[in-house]
Amino acid sequence: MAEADLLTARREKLARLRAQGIDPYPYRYPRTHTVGEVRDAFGNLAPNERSGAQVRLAGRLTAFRRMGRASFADLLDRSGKIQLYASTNGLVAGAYERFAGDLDLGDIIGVEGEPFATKTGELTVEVRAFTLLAKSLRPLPEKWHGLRDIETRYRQRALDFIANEDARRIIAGRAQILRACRSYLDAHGFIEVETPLLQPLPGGATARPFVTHHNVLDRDLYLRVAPELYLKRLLVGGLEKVYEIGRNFRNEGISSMHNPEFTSLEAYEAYADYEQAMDLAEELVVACAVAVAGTTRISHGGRELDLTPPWRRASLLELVADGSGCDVEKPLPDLVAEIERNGIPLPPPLRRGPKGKVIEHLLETCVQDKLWEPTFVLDFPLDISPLAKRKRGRDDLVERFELYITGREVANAFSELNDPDEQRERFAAQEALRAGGDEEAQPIDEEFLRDLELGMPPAAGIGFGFDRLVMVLLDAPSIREVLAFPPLR
RNA sequence: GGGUCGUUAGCUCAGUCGGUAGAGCACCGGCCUUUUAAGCCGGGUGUCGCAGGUUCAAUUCCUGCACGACCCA
Repeated sequence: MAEADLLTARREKLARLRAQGIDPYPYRYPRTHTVGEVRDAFGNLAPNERSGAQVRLAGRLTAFRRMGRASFADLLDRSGKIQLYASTNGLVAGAYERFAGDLDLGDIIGVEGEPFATKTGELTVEVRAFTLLAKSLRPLPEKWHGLRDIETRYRQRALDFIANEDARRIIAGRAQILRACRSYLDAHGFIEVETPLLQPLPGGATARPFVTHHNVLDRDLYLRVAPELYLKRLLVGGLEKVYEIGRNFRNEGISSMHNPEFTSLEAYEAYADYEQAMDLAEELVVACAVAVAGTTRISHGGRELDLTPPWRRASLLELVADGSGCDVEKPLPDLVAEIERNGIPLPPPLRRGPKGKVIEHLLETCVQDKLWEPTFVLDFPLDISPLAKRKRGRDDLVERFELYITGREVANAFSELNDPDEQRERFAAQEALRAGGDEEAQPIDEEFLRDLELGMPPAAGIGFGFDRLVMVLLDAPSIREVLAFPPLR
């Protein structure tokens, strides 16, 4: 039947119900149990055993097996599916005919009845009374294959959640991970704060911003690319341990790893350095894994992933040298020549530096994919790390690490630069890059510098790509899977 | 931005080496009181992504576009 006919048929049913005085959209239905609670309470009934109890459930009808004067159906709620059994014996006169005749797949109903086990042992609720709670006017996807088309899944996400249990699992798991992060940080003395999303200057990360306009102020504002500078100003203010979980916006393309609006978790701890940030990363990720999987040995992409600390710590320069076969200590022109001799593609804009970008490129192309188990990649070039503190004993490097898991960058952290004069020089170097056409270079932020001059305690800071962390922990192949409503063209 | 592949019924998919299309599920009618991809009988699914071109004839061949997937930048 064509779609228009399917819709017409449903609307005719709706009209018939209303003509009979049935409200197809009533107000409430008090439940005594969810499906999961019924399973917990009655799941051990033997075949043909009856519970003698009465429960009230509500959910969506996802399957119907009508056999004349008796029918089976499947009822789906947030916790799962359970089978319903209805017959002319169990319902008052005329009610069975309404159950089997008026209800459609997709309708939301409330049922009251007795849990029992069928002769095959399946836990089932024998319906004694039922109420239509919301008439569904559109057909559901096919019962066996379900909704598979990726584009339709993302464009009709509600339908996707009805049809695909795994889509629901990921959203629910994301919430558990979020809660685990907050619990861990709260328990360790961090306070959760909220800083501006609308910023007069977009700072704290190397990225192109979205621009918007404030009408009353008649000035442009930027959607933040990171909360970092504001959080550090809170350290200046004496808040000592702060974190923020929230949305950032970067004016970039969309891929399985990138969403223009993504969620970060940034945490800052005064009187600590990046060594403590590594400890925090290990403990936080373990807390999340335990919350969502009950273990630190999980499965990802059909492969085992062991998150048990301690994690590998490896120098960026050594990893890149091993992975690319290039001597990364050479001056930039010699390094570029060697990269080309080794046949590694290098985008032309990178050739003129800064050298740190070339090294970062080698990390992404020659090393990153091999970092399956959690790995702290340590000590980044200073020229691509304008907010990080110089590495003790190495003037061209900073105390910064990126955390890689399953070949993905999951977190970025450093010993925070708190020398205001050096910070000003770093900003100046960024301004020079910007003048040279680098739109991602970070602008000088005088208000941030003024606060730094008040004195910021030494501190460790870490920022997680929360969506990516969720991907790793919930075995999601694309960032779109961990977003309730992924971006569409 | 470039390359490759894809888009057919509400859903999942076949198919047409050019003659305007099929299956299963869903849906509609009938039978059926322990089914669970229930079963049996009967019924119709459609801008074959969009727009041009070639042709007697295009869903099929060609071009462009849209959207998507994967890879590269």
